[in-house]
Amino acid sequence: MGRRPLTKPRKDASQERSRATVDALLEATARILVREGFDRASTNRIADVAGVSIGSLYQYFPSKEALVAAVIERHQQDIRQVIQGELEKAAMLPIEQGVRMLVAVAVKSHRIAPKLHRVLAEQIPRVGTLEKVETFNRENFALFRSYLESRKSELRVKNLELAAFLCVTSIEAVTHNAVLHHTKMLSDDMTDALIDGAARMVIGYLKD
Amino acid sequence: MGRRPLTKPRKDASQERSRATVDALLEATARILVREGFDRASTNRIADVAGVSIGSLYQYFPSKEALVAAVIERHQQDIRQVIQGELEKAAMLPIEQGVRMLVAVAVKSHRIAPKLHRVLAEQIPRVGTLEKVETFNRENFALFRSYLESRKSELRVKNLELAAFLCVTSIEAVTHNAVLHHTKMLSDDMTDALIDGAARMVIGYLKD
DNA sequence: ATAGAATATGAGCGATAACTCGCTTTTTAT
DNA sequence: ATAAAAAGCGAGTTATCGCTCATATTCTAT
Repeated sequence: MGRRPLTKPRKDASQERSRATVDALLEATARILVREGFDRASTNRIADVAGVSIGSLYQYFPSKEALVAAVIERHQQDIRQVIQGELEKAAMLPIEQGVRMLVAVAVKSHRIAPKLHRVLAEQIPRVGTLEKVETFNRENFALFRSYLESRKSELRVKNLELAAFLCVTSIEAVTHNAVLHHTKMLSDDMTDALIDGAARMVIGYLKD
Repeated sequence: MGRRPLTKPRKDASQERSRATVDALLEATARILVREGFDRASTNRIADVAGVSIGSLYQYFPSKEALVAAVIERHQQDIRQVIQGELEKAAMLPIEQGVRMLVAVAVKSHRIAPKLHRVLAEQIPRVGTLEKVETFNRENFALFRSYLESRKSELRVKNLELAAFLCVTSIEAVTHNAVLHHTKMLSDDMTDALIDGAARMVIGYLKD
């Protein structure tokens, strides 16, 4: 009886064994996405690499999209964890040091899993899953905006909405491109120069 | 006799009729990409919308990839045409006015075919022939770098490579995001404020 | 007028992908 | 020990997609 939804919904893993299965699936998905790209990441292949049957995959994820979405969620969670702490410290500092710290954190967050980050940013979009990325960006935008609000007296700029847009967009793009497309260019002191440059640019715009 | 390559290579359209076919295919591809996205843009569907048989499609394009690449090429050519003229004018102006002009041109170029531009940027897999987008960015980077070189005496910054990277990446990201993700935000005077802000940010970094 | 070149056609092939379902094995609880 | 619930299995279904090829139609040049 009571066994209506077999592959349809996503069962919550209640036993130890099943939690391991879910984990293996997420891990395998990330690996294949990085090594072969989204198009070659078939569910059959993912199940295979995870050492799990295709049937089991659909016990926990109702669709390929849901599986990829879970991988994204997990990666974003990892990033949040790195950012969180330093963000609170930066919030209490004046613009000069605060912004510099935020740029440094942006670089750091892109270095957690660069290959995966790149695949998620470049190949996943296509459908509703894309919205997760935009939502994440909006979070950062809101955080930075309220930081500017709290430091309003130090600023030259009037339109904080516009200022936040310019700063967040620029910092994100610069760190993203530097880490993911110009890795060679990024020796340690080159990274320092990059952080310094980006920070100067943004600070100059906000203050002088 | 001499009839080896039938669908394999891409015949050059020599007659009027075939040129029209090629054009219809490019047009249909762009339309479907915009309206349905890359994944739903099957070659059969494209041929159908173009009012052409699937066989004809493969007379002129050896693969789906080649077809999409042609659409990208065409769009980039449209952009180049808009940029070209103003770029030469900007090259002769001092940083202050030159950069402002470049930002304005960046916005303008994103408005040629925003929907298509977005699909090309977000959904087209960046592998093989389709990495054309990155090549295009490199062109812009090189152009801006040589512009900085010619105005070196006006600049505070020393590392022109780094400076060019920061400026081009920021301007591109800001204009791209503003036009493609925040269309509502962009009334006419809001656009002016955006251009002014971005220009100030970059100029401030380069000079003061 | 006509031959041959250029262009157009579309049924169908082969490959691959997402996903299902009937069944077996393992775990938990009594 | 045992029954029921949870977890796992994988051959097979269904669907779509990129692409081919044998054939038909139209154009060009003589």
